[in-house]
Amino acid sequence: MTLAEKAYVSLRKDIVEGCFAPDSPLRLADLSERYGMGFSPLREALNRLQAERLVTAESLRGFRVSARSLAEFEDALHARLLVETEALRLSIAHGDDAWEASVVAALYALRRQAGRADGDVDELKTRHHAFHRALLAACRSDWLLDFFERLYAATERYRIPALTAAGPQKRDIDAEHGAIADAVLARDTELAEQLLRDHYLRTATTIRSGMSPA
Amino acid sequence: MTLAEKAYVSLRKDIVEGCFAPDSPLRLADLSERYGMGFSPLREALNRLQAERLVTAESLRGFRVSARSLAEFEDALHARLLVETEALRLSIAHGDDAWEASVVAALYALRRQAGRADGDVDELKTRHHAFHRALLAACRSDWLLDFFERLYAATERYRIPALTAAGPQKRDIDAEHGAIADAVLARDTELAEQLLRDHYLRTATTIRSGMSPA
DNA sequence: AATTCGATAATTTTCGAAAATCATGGTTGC
DNA sequence: GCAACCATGATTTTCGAAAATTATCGAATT
Repeated sequence: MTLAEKAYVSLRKDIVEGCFAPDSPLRLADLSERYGMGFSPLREALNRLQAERLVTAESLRGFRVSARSLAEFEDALHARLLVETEALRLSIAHGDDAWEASVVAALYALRRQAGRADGDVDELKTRHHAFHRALLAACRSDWLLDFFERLYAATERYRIPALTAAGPQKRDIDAEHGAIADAVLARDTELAEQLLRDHYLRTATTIRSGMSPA
Repeated sequence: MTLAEKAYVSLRKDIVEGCFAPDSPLRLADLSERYGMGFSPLREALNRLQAERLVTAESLRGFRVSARSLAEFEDALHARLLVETEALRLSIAHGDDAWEASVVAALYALRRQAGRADGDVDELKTRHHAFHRALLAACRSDWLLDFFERLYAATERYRIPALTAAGPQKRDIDAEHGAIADAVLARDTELAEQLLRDHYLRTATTIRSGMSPA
């Protein structure tokens, strides 16, 4: 793996996880020290992230972490529902036994991690992502999967602060995931789509309540 | 505008227009001579294009123009229908007088150019793109507009060879554009969506017939 | 004849410095 | 007092060369 790729992975992770404040400038000298590399690989990574809308660039004024706003979150959520319901529909239509098995496995792994008291939050997030990706993986559309990844990263930036703030978590998220998996395995397209939609809308409500309507 | 931005614009245009053969390697020495700049701005542009799926990269083996295949075209077309019908619906719902005017203007400009005998094909393509963007511009979703631009570029790579091959062009594309604009201005969402869908499906048929099913 | 090996060439990747541009703070003139 | 202006420092952008890796070609070997 080249330095530029490492820079891309590290920067992306740190931005999505909120290590840099939204809208804060990403100065090359700082990044160079933080990640222990020269300017070239960092600039390449920043250009890729710019194309993914995680960072913004202004000519001769460098890069910044993309700003967050309630409007952008609502937009990303709406796009996500559009893309993921379609991808889920296709996945249910095309998925074979191996796909079903991978969904079961991803759900199992997610529950296993969620059940641990000594929660490694990082691993939990990875498995949550993996479960949602497994649901769509059989859709046979590289474009829809690409959009899913983009939107997942974009919304993750909003979800994480809401999770750590973790108010009165009345929801049984585990049950929601289970119900989606059941509907998927039963090939009940309509139900699965409805459950997925509700799942996201509930998450959205949680996040909205924790955000100032900037 | 910085050199890296110029490199991005030039490279993107040349790739979309097919100046480089699909799957051909993009060697830095060649690009450096072609565009008259050093490696740094070129690599930055290539990284952005990689994030847009117009070029692929392999570690230590450089960049290539993305390969084309019938499967990828079908995928992009399907994603396009999903994204654009939704964006069109939203645009009709939210668009104001200024938006209507911009649609009329874009259609007028497109027809004006299409009517010229001394066709500047480049300008025609620009206006065609502008018309389709104008239809969606009022959707108030940056994400959907972003996806539209991505998918437009991806499918343009297939459309252009089909156009220059220009077999028996039985379609009256001008009439199709006019009908879409009429439906949009009449705020007839269902009809507009149907016409847009038909428009793309017809284009797809033309392209399919001109492509070997690789 | 086919294959492995090694040397050479070609190419990508990375760095460090130079060039270009932007931001800051103090100074001058009104 | 205050705005315009210029020097200075900070930052981005670009280049050219060095480092690292891959591809190529021919000779030696089986």
